[in-house]
Amino acid sequence: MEPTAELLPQHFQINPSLPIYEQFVEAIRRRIVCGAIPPGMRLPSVRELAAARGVNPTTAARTYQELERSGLIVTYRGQGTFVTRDGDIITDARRAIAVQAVRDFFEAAASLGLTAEQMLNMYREDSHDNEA
Amino acid sequence: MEPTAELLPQHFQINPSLPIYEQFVEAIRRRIVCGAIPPGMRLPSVRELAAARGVNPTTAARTYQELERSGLIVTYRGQGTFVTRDGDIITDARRAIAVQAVRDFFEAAASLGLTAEQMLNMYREDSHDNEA
Amino acid sequence: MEPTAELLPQHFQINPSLPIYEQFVEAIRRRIVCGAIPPGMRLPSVRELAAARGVNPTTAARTYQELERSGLIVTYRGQGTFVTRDGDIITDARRAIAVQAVRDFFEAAASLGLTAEQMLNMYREDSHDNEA
Amino acid sequence: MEPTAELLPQHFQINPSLPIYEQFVEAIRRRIVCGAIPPGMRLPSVRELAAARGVNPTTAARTYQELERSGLIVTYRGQGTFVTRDGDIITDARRAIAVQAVRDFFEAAASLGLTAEQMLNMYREDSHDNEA
DNA sequence: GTGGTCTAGACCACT
DNA sequence: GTGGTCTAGACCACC
Repeated sequence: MEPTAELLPQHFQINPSLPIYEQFVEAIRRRIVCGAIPPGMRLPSVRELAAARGVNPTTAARTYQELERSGLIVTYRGQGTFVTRDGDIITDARRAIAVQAVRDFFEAAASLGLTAEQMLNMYREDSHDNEA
Repeated sequence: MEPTAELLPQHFQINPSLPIYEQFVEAIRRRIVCGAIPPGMRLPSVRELAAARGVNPTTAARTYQELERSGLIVTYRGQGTFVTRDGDIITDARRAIAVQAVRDFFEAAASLGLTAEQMLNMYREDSHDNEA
Repeated sequence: MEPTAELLPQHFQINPSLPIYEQFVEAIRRRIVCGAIPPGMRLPSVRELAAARGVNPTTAARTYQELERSGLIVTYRGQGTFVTRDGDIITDARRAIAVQAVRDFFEAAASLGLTAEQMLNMYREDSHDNEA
Repeated sequence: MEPTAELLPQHFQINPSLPIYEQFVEAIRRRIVCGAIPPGMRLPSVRELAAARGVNPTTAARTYQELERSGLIVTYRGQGTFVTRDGDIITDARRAIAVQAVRDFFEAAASLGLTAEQMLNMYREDSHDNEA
């Protein structure tokens, strides 16, 4: 049996007040698109993931279902689940996350009537205050 | 009866897949911290808000309760609800939103292994593609 | 017209989230039982109280009604409202407030499984922390 | 299903003139901070609490929501609600209740122009009278 | 008029 | 099973 990926960072903490499967999907998606889990790598089984993180197996299964829907992972029946080897899918996903993050940032600025520049200044002031 | 604030932007659309009261809270919070609804201004009554947006009065009431808990609005028994006159609370809320937005942005970049600069470039390319 | 009592301490602040008339009743009751407003003293009229504190006259009226029910004040039609001259009523009210306060304190201690002594220690530690 | 805590004292009586959910919150908070319900213990489900006390499930839910906001309990989606395992939160809550009780007591004494000692004497006299 | 609370019952997402 | 939300409609206290 081939080695499987370290799916989630070891320090990964579940926030019980949000859907667990969503937190898993989001974290794994980012691990894939940033290259931490390379194309073709085998993922742990649903049962392994569930046991490793102490969650219900159905929660782990749903995590993989969502990732499979987006095409980032592929399941070969009887063999296991693997990161897609289709580079375009990964690139597109990376771009989508980046674009959405920028869009959210600009939207927040606009709703406050601030420029991105002013937002960053507030952030720096705040960080500075908390250090001091 | 004193005039009341135009609470939400006219184009405001309810997203049925998220809690209504949370969407209201978030939108009103931003209207207050950006100054669109000034300190001391009276807000429409619970029943007015409910009627204007076609939701149940208890949903509107919950919206105001949440905002009151954060201190941005104050309820005067039997008279109505008003934006706080405490400028510090408003300033703090504005700062908190801005700081969180910047933090989210940086965190997204880090999780993708990108710099903020690279994120912005992806955004610009994407916008350019969609225009073309 | 005889002078009227300074009904409430000048620094008295209305908490809008509690019934105003209750806050007035409680504050005036204590002013009477501690002797700050002596027996027989004339109280300001309902309208004066309402104007002085910026509240609805019906709120001021209800304040007096409640105090009259307890016997601490008496209204002579056409002449005004006065603190009772019946010393027993005042003494009883003072005792009732004191007894209730002690009872509340002991009850709080019991519900925490603490002795009064331990409660006071926590209080002193806390005050000390906040000074330091 | 794991056992759940005996949430409220058996003799607990609802006072119909105060909000039910507030009475529940206050009583449960004290059960937690005095250790009667230990950290990590599962609480009865919203529906169980509602049935046991004859109130609407939404009233029970509101009780838990309030306690969760203060951090004393934590909700695990789909699994139930549990007392926090964060000892600091519990300790802080206990201290806050104790400090507030002492403060209320001193404030009552001050408003009557009495010392704490005199208050206690009045209480003892009163108890003695009622026994006799 | 105002907001606050409670009930009843439905629907939903998550585990 | 769990809690979360929404609706509908009632009642109440306060101003």
